[in-house]
Amino acid sequence: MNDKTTETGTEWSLSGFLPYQLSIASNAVSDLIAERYRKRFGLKVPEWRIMAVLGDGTQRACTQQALTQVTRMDKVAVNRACKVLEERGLIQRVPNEADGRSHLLELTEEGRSIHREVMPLALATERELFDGFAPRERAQFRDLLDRMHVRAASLADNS
Amino acid sequence: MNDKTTETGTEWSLSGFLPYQLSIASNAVSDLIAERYRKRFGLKVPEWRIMAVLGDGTQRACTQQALTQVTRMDKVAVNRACKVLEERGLIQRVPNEADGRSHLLELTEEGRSIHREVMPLALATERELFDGFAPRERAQFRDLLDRMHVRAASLADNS
DNA sequence: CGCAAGTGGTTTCTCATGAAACCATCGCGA
DNA sequence: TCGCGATGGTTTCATGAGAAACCACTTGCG
Repeated sequence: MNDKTTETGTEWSLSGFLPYQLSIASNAVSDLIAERYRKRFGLKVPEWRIMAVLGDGTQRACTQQALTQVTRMDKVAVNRACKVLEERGLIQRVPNEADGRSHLLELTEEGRSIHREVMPLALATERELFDGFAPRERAQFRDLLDRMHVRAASLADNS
Repeated sequence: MNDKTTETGTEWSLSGFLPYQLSIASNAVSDLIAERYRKRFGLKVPEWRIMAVLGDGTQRACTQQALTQVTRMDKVAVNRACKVLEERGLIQRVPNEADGRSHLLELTEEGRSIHREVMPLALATERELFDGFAPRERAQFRDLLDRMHVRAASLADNS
């Protein structure tokens, strides 16, 4: 907030260090999201993500395995989120005829009804966050983030 | 909303959701950093941050309290990091004459010697991450991150 | 068939993080 | 000087995430 540590050329400050800035921004945003979802729906982020994917037209019913791929969450995280959502009656597991080890997950009626509110909140939040950013900046921000992600991943591989 | 054909064009995907992109990028970067510091110095991120600040010319010796402000880390995190660093002999606590509750922390000789390697690694990593980014993009990225941080914080306040 | 290896899912364990409780000391006012 | 609230620091507790062990079922091969 008061980063008045005037960068005197030689001076190094943590607040000007990219990974730090990235982490600060990311935490601020995800705290905001988490708080909003918690307050309005009692949903945690992983749970919300599952809802979002399951409610998305393309993924009518899918296995946990599929969810881990789409959301890039750990399979344990996916499992836990699904368990909670099932207990709350927002999703249901139907037997998977093709493979007895897994179940197919889909939103219940109540789940769909919540989903109809969940998505607008997500979109509204995104819009609010981007308020004050020019359209070009928004696109550029996404682009930079993606490139940074790719870059970091590739550096992690060969080191 | 779930009319499969109409949705497919304007389809919503988690991977295009800003908070998600942000979190992915941030995690990728901090994982990279964490891994590098772990491998070369056996330092965790909070520990590394403390070292960075203490070794910085301006902050010869300071209290934990001062460190929490500069690093924006939790005071518990600061304390734990200091404890570890002290046990490893990288920093030492000298009595604070001005206030008997706290100690003044400073790098030991060994700590300074590590610090001389720590900082170059940080800077090199930052440079590598930014490889492929035009100078303008780098500045813009920082700017966008800061603005997003401020924006998210302000939304969190009044909601 | 029937066993071995692989895979989806679940549980358990470990560790990191932050909140809250706690202790010691300071500093101010009676 | 005494007492009491505030503050630096430490410890304890609760929560969350990931790793690894584990179980159930499937698949492929003898």
